[in-house]
Amino acid sequence: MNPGTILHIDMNAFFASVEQRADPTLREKPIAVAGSKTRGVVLSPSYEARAYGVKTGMTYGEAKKACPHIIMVAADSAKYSAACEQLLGIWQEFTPLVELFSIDEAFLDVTGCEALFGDPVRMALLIKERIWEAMKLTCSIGIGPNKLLAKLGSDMQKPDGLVLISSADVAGVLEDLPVQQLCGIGPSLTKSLAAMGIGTCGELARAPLRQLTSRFGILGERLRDMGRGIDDGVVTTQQEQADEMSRSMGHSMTLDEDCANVEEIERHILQLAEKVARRLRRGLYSGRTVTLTLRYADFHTFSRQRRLQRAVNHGLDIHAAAVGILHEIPLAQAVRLVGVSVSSLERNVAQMPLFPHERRKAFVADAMDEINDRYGSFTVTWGTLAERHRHGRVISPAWRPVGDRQY
DNA sequence: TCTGGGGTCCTAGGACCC
DNA sequence: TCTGGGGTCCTAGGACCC
Repeated sequence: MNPGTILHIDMNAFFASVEQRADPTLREKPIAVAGSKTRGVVLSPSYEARAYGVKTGMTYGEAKKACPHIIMVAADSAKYSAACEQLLGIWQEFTPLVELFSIDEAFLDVTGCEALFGDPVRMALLIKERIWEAMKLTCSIGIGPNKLLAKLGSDMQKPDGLVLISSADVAGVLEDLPVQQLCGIGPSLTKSLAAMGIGTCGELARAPLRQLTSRFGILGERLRDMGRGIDDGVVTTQQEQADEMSRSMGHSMTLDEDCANVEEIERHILQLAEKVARRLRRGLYSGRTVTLTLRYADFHTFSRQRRLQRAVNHGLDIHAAAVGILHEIPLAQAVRLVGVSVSSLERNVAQMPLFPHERRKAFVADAMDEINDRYGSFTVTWGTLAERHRHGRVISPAWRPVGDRQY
């Protein structure tokens, strides 16, 4: 059987490039897209900023230190989603087999497309050209016989790269390649492998399987395959992904200031629970397990979960479970981050709840969803949250509707 | 002007049951 | 008359990706 041909497309400095495209005064300048909150990190530095050593994940302070005249731009996720949608459209001109790997990356299975667009390199050049014409954005493209190698290829040349790893090249490319260059081998695995005397993919490929499985369990075989450039993962389209059930849905937020006040934490939990609940309902999901995650001021992070009698998708139910968990935790420190997530998901069969009080709750939730969808998040919300707004302290600036709020 | 937010998968241990 | 053994469910945490 002939091997397939996979393209991995990685948009270069995506958020920053989208912002530079939208605002000409930012072009060719060192900018960094950052979360809008006071305590955040750099999400995407422009290439001009990278030249000064600014990297993703740096704090604002670190970025300023590396590049004093850097321009900080608040992240605007609507803008990036729109750009991502436009990109998807372009990619689908070439093949229907497109897998969005993240907001700025995709795998394309172009096996058998030669007749239409020429060989894979020619096709990659066409795609780059189309993206540049339509959006004035550059990308790096890796071409390989599978997703692992395509992804590796797109990482090898940035920005505006194009790297082909053909089946014949695989052993040569991997022989001296550090294992951490592979997608799926992070800092922890790198360290464990180094302790076994394995630093390169070549060494990983030659390691005895027995040694790998005794140390890593079922991951062992997968690791050896990775060292050999073997990956049988398939490209999964949007539709196929949509047909699959999500495993969990959650939201978390770092507070503007560390907080030791339990009642205040409860209000943050309510806000998060409402967000999660709306997404669950929108996807026709409900879930049986509620997890509360806390991060202390010293960054120690832990979670507690609770399995419920029945699956829920209403903010107040999720809030009640999460607050129940909170009350069982003796807070050892002020809290820096609060997270609420729901798992053990089920797909709801749309039906009217049996009991009147359940029906009322469903009705209220539907009405709130409808209004919030139309006028923006938290236009209508629960009294305890409205109280927060009246006192003027914004829980999270990101979710503030632009116009006047109506209660 | 210290360290974001959204996920998935895997493991290990305990409770519980037969 | 010391501590079988398998299976499932549940919880907590960690690794990894962007």
